[in-house]
Amino acid sequence: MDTAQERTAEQELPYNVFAKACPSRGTLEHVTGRWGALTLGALSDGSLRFNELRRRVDGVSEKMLSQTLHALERDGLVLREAQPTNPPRVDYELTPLGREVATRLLGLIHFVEGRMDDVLEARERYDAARGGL
Amino acid sequence: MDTAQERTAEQELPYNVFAKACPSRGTLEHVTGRWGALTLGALSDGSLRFNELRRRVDGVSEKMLSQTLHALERDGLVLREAQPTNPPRVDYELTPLGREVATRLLGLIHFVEGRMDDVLEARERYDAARGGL
DNA sequence: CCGTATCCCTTACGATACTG
DNA sequence: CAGTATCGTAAGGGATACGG
Repeated sequence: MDTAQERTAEQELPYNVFAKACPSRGTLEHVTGRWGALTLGALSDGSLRFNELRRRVDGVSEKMLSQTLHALERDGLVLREAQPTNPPRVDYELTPLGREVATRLLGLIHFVEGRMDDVLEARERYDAARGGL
Repeated sequence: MDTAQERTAEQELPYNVFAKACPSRGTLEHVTGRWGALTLGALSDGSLRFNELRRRVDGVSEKMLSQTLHALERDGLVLREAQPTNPPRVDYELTPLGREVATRLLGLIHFVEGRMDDVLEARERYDAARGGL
């Protein structure tokens, strides 16, 4: 048996992202994926329309933004509100669950942004040690 | 000009992941990417050898694990320690910076795992509303 | 304005085989 | 054990055009 002391109060959860077949892995990918993370981050300031969102998430194509929003809506993280006006107006906003995810995500994003100098420095060291060979 | 009131006490950081050309976007992708996130998560318990890591991150191929580790090492998040023994032994562990990233990442991972029931429920509602059309 | 559909290219990825 | 090399497939993703 393994020393229970070592496993730091780990809950026996039904979902484990490290297991290949676990559905949580798919959701994590929606959340942390290239466009998913940025979309959730952008929406954390409040609701946005499709094209507003598209401008905030610099570089995303219509296709990928649409696809990303569908996945996040399906997972219950984003709410889509279409108003039957003309011209049409559609607002996207985070659900309560989505807000919790976005908060954690933004913590990570801001941390990475704040440490980019260290990262860039590490890269130079790595490249210097390897490129010189 | 934009109303300064709207921008909620936002620091003027030199790096902004929402900008297409910012290097922080690349690092975020290494960290949150499919295998990057799981690798960092697996290493947060302590150092692991290549094949131990491979078993923990269920489903990763040798190629992708190797590639992922190189990217994380280059960004200064993972430390590689090779011992010139025979057979060779190589240990991977998180750097202090890597530990901070992994902590935030695990917070997100555990949160998602803990809310998977809500996510799965949301999916059923979504599919029921759409599949029935 | 809000998307979907199509085309097409590039990258990611996995399987396998091989080297130190 | 710890990887690298090569190959083929599958998915990601951008551009454009078009529909509601």
